[in-house]
Amino acid sequence: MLIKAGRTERSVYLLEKGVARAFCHKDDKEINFWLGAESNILLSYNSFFLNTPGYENIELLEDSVLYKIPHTALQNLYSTDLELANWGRRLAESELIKVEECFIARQFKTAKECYEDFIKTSPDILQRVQLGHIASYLGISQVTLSRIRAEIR
Amino acid sequence: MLIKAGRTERSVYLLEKGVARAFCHKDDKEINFWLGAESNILLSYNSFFLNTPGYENIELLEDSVLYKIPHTALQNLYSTDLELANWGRRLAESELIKVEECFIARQFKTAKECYEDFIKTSPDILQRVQLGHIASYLGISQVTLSRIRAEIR
DNA sequence: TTCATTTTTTAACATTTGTAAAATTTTCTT
DNA sequence: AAGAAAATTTTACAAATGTTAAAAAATGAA
Repeated sequence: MLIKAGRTERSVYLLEKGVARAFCHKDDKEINFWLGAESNILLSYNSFFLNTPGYENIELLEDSVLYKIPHTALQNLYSTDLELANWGRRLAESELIKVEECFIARQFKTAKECYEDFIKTSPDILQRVQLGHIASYLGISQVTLSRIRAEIR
Repeated sequence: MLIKAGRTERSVYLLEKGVARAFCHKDDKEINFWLGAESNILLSYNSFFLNTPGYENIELLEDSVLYKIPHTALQNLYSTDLELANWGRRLAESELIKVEECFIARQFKTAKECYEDFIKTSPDILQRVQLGHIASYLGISQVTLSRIRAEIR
């Protein structure tokens, strides 16, 4: 477990090697809302940006290599360096586009289409992560995912 | 229609007065993915940030008052003014948190819970916008929304 | 007010997805 | 290789949501 809900997170991590998931708790269940592998940045948006306790958990699903960037270091750079402030802006903007795309896709597409997209965009993660995690990320039950996989096969 | 899909958008708008929706096309249908009223910023993330044709449409649902900010002006400010670059960064970061929350909520919650949240957070919009638009925004059919409303009443 | 139009709700039925449990397959350990 | 454990798929049934069409209610214009 890299980041735990309820704590104020004081670091960002760059995932050099490994696979990770971000999840929340719903009642007694866990729900994944993000999956990613190498070269992704790991942080609780909510906790890191607002500097308050977050509701997000991030777990590494493989032995991993990470770089850790302290919150204070980054904030200092932002407030003194124009280039870096704009780097941070563009980073947030590009993440924003990605999340919005995910949000829209979920509204648009059937579970089957979402899974087919996932296969195309993240075939490596499909191999490295349990199907239960993928089903949770796609917002469907594992049974439904199995049905889709049987249908496509 | 303020912003149309397929065009590269060269402005951001601040909504001083009015209600707007952002939507995409799915086959022959329209799907809303955003609803907002006064004091919101209107832009196609995709088109404005990447300076490429976007897939998003933004329509004003009432007579409105807007302030228009040209892309070039904002980019110039970002690249010369540290304060503004950080303002832009924080803006993107806070939008990012909001969209992520929406995304997670959709995964977590039943249609009924989503509607109840909507009533709490945006009671004004509920009064000003047709239920068909709200159903589309909530990712459900208008029939389902009617059923939920009947159940709550 | 009255009539026409639009919006919302209801009804009936089909489809999708979820849940729980069993069966099967895969993986891991010894 | 054999057995145990974990992961995945399948089955059967229940619940939720979608679609189409009709009914009711609300809105707007003359």
